[in-house]
Amino acid sequence: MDKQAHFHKKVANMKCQRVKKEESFVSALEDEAIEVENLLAEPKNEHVSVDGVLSFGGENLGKGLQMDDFACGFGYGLRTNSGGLDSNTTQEGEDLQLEVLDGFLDEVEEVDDLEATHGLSNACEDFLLDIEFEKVELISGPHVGSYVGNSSSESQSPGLSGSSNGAVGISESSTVTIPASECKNGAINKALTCELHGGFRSKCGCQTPAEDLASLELRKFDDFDNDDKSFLEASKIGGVLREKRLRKPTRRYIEEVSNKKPKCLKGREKYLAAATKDTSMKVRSHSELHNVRRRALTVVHGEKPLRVTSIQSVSEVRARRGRPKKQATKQAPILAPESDEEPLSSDSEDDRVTKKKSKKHDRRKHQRMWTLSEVMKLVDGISDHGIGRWTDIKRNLFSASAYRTPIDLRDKWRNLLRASGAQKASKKGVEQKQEHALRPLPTSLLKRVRELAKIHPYPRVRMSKKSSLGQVAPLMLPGPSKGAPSNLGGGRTVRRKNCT
DNA sequence: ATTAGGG
DNA sequence: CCCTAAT
Repeated sequence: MDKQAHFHKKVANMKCQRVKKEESFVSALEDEAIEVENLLAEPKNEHVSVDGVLSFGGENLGKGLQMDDFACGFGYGLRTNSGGLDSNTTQEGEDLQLEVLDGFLDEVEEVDDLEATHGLSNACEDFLLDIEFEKVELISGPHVGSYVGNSSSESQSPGLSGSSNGAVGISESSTVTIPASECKNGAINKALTCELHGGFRSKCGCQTPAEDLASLELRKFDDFDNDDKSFLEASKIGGVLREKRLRKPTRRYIEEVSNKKPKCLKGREKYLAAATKDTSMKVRSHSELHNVRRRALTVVHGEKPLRVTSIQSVSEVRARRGRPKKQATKQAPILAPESDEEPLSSDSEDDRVTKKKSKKHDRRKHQRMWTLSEVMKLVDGISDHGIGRWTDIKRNLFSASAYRTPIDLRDKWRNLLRASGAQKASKKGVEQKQEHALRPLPTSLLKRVRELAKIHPYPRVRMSKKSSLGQVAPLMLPGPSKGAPSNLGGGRTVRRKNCT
């Protein structure tokens, strides 16, 4: 039990810190999003701790799950707060802690971060789910509600207990309160929290998304035995994690972070991105998890109109990825962009998920699969506008889609050419791999691509391929002759622009 | 601001 | 996809 006391203390410290941070956080927001990095890094810690607490606190497994969702959302909020000040970590006053707690709760409500929180929650859902799942299993095995019961739910927060039970229906404020109180009361919970925090704390400095694992591990340990051993383990993990974290910052990432204008939004976005990444690694498989996630989303929605905004932003972020699109960014209907294409429209989220699932390793930042319709459109556009006019094509055909920058179009075209075997493939008898290509392109499409390819060779290697259909002009040299004779063997008429 | 080319 | 150089 000595340990418990110790943990308790730690918890208290944490709480104080948290509260304080919140205040500062607000100011920070006003000033600028400078803290973003911190936020990113910290949030998880908070989140984790909360999660753990919740799970423990939850008497019923089912409840635990629900709570998790909430925890996630609220956790983010906390984290956001924490971002503000890292410096003043320790405070001895437990009393203080209590007061702070209360104040904290109130503040939480006020905090405008709620929106952000929700958005974040959405992003991290997967992660939470995963954690949750494991946790549940663990809990079910050994002892579940024993300590939970003792962990006084009432504590200082008023009406929290009730809300806590009704996980789903709770408002964010209540949610926050609950975890806090429980955490404080429950010795075990506390211990866990402390451990987590301690571990994470050290790495707080840098922002890293790899904490999911850590959190999981930690929780596991906690469940099994809340002894020194667990503590040690936790610490260890924390250390490991920290190392991981350090190497994180990518150029783009930094860029985003450093971006000036939308503080909250920006942070949100970034956070989201990070969360997404993590998620990809995790992979949520169980239907249960899915359900939970769904529910969480729903809740968010119902809770406040504001949520919608956050969600939107999320979608937007995903859609437009890092790149700033002129029109899209401006005011384009965030959801609209995707809907432009039939296949895409059906599943905005789904699409994203699929993508993630398919490639666990975050290859590039993010990439969107090209749908058939998109490709067709692209080909049409090329036919209509000519090869070089990527921006025009983009405007005419892909204006609706926020992603797909002109260069993307060009790249895609390049890829298409390669795939169609127009380039140099024809030279050899080898048909290349278009056949067994991952995404079978419809023959018709391929044909068109080929045609176009003949017409205007993208890469400067135009000489080699004319052989197959090269009719009139062996080489399309720049000059007066070039304008008219675009129609090659294919009946299709393609009008190309003369480049002066 | 766009485009081409390479990674 | 992302980045850089050239226009």
